[in-house]
Amino acid sequence: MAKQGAKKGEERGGKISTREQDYPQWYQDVVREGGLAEPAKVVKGCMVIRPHGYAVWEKIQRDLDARFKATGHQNAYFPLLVPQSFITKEAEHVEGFAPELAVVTHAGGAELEEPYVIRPTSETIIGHFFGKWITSHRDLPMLINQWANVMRWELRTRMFLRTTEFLWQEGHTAHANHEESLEEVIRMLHVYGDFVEEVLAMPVVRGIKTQSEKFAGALESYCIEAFMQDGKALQAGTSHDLGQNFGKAFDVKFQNDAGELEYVWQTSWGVSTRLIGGLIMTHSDDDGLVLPPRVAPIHVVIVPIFRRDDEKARVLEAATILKDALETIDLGHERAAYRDFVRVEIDDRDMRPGAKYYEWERKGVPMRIELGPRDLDKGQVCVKMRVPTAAGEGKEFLDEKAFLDGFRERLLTYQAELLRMARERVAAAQVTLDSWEEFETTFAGDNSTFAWCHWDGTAETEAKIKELTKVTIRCIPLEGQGPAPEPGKCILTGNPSKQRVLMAKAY
RNA sequence: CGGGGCGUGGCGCAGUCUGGUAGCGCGCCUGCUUUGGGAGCAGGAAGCCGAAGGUUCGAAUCCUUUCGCCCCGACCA
Repeated sequence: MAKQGAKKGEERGGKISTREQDYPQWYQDVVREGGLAEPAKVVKGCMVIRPHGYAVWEKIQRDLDARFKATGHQNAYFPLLVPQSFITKEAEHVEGFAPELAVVTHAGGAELEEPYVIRPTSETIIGHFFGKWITSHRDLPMLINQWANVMRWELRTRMFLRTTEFLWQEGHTAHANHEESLEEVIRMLHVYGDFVEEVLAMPVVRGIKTQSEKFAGALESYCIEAFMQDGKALQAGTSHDLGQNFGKAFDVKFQNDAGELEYVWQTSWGVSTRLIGGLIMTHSDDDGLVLPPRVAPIHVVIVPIFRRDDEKARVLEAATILKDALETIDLGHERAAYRDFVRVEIDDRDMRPGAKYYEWERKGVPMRIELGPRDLDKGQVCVKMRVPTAAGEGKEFLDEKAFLDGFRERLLTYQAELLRMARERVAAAQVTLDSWEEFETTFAGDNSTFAWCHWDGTAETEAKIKELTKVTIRCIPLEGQGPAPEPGKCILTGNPSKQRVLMAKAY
């Protein structure tokens, strides 16, 4: 099919499909046009995270890292390569990860005596070192976090949501008893839930995975599940109660205060660059990326407007003064462990202003300021927010002083509005279902939404539902995270159920 | 692993059926004019057509082999 290219009057620049037309294509387009990432192509299933995308990850890291430190964790780093034999020590763990391992068999020009696997996660190697480090109850709790890359040879990949290699953090902790380790599991689940809602403005449901959906090797997996605009669910973070499984597999024992040897109780928890995928599918629209201010690498872009060189000099000078004023503003929380200064970009490239507007909109920058001679004469600024909200819509012409005074409030309102609107989307879309007919209609074809349904608690029923409809049980909600528990009948079998669970198709 | 698609200037593609000087759009470079919602004109640079064999006077095009990537399923943060 011959392509005419952009005709006069047609859209220029990268094309973004609408969500209506082709949702997966829209997602890919937003990632590309937002300058976040591109498929590596030369390396199967991997992506290149471009500077704008990596800057978002850095903001995620900065905030999470502060939260981990505030809850007593320390960062450490363990090897990328794990002896193959380690993986096989925990029975369920092997079974879960064996199919997706990349294995290093040769190095230094010779075949290795024992192959190494490239870590798909680090429970095993960290378990090994915990075994060396922990001997007494005085060594506990051991609270470690690692920022790292991991590799899982997935058969089907999508940028950010599932790539062969991805970046994440993995927390690994060891405790003297189950009560304490479970407390840690729940604590970190809430650290994730709070972070995702406060910083990414992404509403989530906190819950427990079913036995068939839990982490390979865990007793229980807790999770946060996010609602994507196509109705699918995204597991945005997990916190695992590992019990003594890895303690036993790696012989991590300590002497308790009665002098007896016991195995430690461990936890692990992680979030990954997948969060960026969730961020995109929570807020972005047909014009491209939308970033909440707390994760936006650039908060404000100033587009100078001028005709002649003398105007240009005058406008750029004023833009620089405005930028300096804005960049003294700290968006951070009162008690935050870091300062979150406003970042402003002056776009003085030799392009038409209109072209710049579209470009920065595709990149999700929360606020644009147009600054021209007319504004300088009147002492005003022209402001436009990326998404119309209670924080402003359309072009607003504001007195510069008033604008500066209200700036911080405006961005924080915008942040809050993005969360509110995302919550409204979930509230409007979610359904409570009581009959299998309704269920089949709701999930017909590619359709999905958050459905609260009764389930008889058996793995057989869960598997049957998945087989029939591709719908999975996303989680059993924690208290207050779903409808109040009340007895009912299983959506499929009609057998007794204690409470409704969250069902949806998932990424 | 099953099904589908695609490898041709930086990007997106046409050309392949029917072999004959490698093309188009965008982007890029230079200049002038422009600049409050995707600029216009003029000039210019840039490609051993994924790789290897073969057929032919002649191959992007035909034949064989091969490599890679993407999309759709099964597996999964």
